[in-house]
Amino acid sequence: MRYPKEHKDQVRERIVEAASRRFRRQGSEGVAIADLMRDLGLTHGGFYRHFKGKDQLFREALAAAFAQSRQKLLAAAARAPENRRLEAVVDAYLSPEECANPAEGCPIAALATEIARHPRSVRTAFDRAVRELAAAFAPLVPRGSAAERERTAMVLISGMAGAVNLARAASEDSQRRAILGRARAFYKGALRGRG
Amino acid sequence: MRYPKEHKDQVRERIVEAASRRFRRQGSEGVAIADLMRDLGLTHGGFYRHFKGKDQLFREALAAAFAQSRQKLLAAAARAPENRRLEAVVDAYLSPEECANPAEGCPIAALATEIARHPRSVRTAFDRAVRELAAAFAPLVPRGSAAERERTAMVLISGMAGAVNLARAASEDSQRRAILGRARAFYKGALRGRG
DNA sequence: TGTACATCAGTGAACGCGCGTTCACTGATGTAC
DNA sequence: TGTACATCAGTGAACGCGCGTTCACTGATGTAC
Repeated sequence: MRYPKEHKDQVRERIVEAASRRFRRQGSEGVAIADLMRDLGLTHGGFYRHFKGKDQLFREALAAAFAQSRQKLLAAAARAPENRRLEAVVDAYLSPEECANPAEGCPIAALATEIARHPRSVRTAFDRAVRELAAAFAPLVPRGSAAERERTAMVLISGMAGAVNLARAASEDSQRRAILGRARAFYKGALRGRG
Repeated sequence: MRYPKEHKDQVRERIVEAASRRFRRQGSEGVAIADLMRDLGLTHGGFYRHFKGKDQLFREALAAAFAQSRQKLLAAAARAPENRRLEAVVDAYLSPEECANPAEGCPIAALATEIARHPRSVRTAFDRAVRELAAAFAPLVPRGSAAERERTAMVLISGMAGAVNLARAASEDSQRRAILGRARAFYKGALRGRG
């Protein structure tokens, strides 16, 4: 073979990683394969040596985005004292940095509304990833049965994703901050007060 | 003129109305002008007698969607006893019917994530409409200053929009119902407990 | 060891399709005279 | 009242562009003998 042993795997990983960022920033229809490949110093034809098509790339990029996001949020939780871990997740999710960087943020906030218009294969993958994320946060929820905690975690995640979206849509930075701050207070208060 | 006096206004209104539904169901990139016009018994060429282009239609359709959604939610509030109006809004927004019918539902839930990728003219219009919606619900929020109530209303709206999106993405109906039910309980409890 | 061949990641032209937009044209009705 | 002309919503062919995907080809390296 022309390229070293590990070459293909590395290129493939770079494509998924770059796509994961671009999809979150621009949506799946806003990303062109040729642009993506050009940024990696490649041409579009070679793409199909790695993936069946754009759908497959989207699915893998989505999984990578969920993994990255989960890892980041759980790391924030791990840095907090035991009884403040869910609050740490809320603070991290609703931070101005998260809001300003959709490319590295939660894929739910970035892509939720368009997932419903993707083929079933994408929707079930998304669905599963959301539940995995909720399952990871469920132990941090203060009250309720295991199933209730997981659903509360889902409500929390979806609510924070919605808040980030509105903040991103805001035209003034002061308003953006106000929405994020109010959402942080709201969710932390709600979790403290009730399950 | 070939057509009766009011004809043009009526056609224009029908286009905006149909577009408002289609955009919410399929996203702005998923709607083709030719398809839209064909469903109204017209051809695509005539579209440009009414609108400068797709962007202008999108802006007007968005405004129509906000107006329709606000009206529907305020009507639900008006049917409830005075101290239960915001809860009625929560129940209406997070109902299975709302979830099942994006075409007639809240444009925030349907379009939030893609608004950020539209031209500024669209973003400011969206921003303004969101604030108008929040201002309409602010008086129903139990606690806080006027500014705080409005921001709480925005957090509530954004949170409910996120919950509806996750419910729509769910692959099983039982899960959809569970998310909606949990979200209703969460937000009603949070509003009762704290501002 | 040297030679012929196979492999396969990557290239870039080409294809097909969808779609937004333009434009010359139509034809029914209003208006000027 | 009748006739010629203007108006303009709507038509449908055509254009241009972006983009996903295909495909014949390249060329460096591994492998068989």
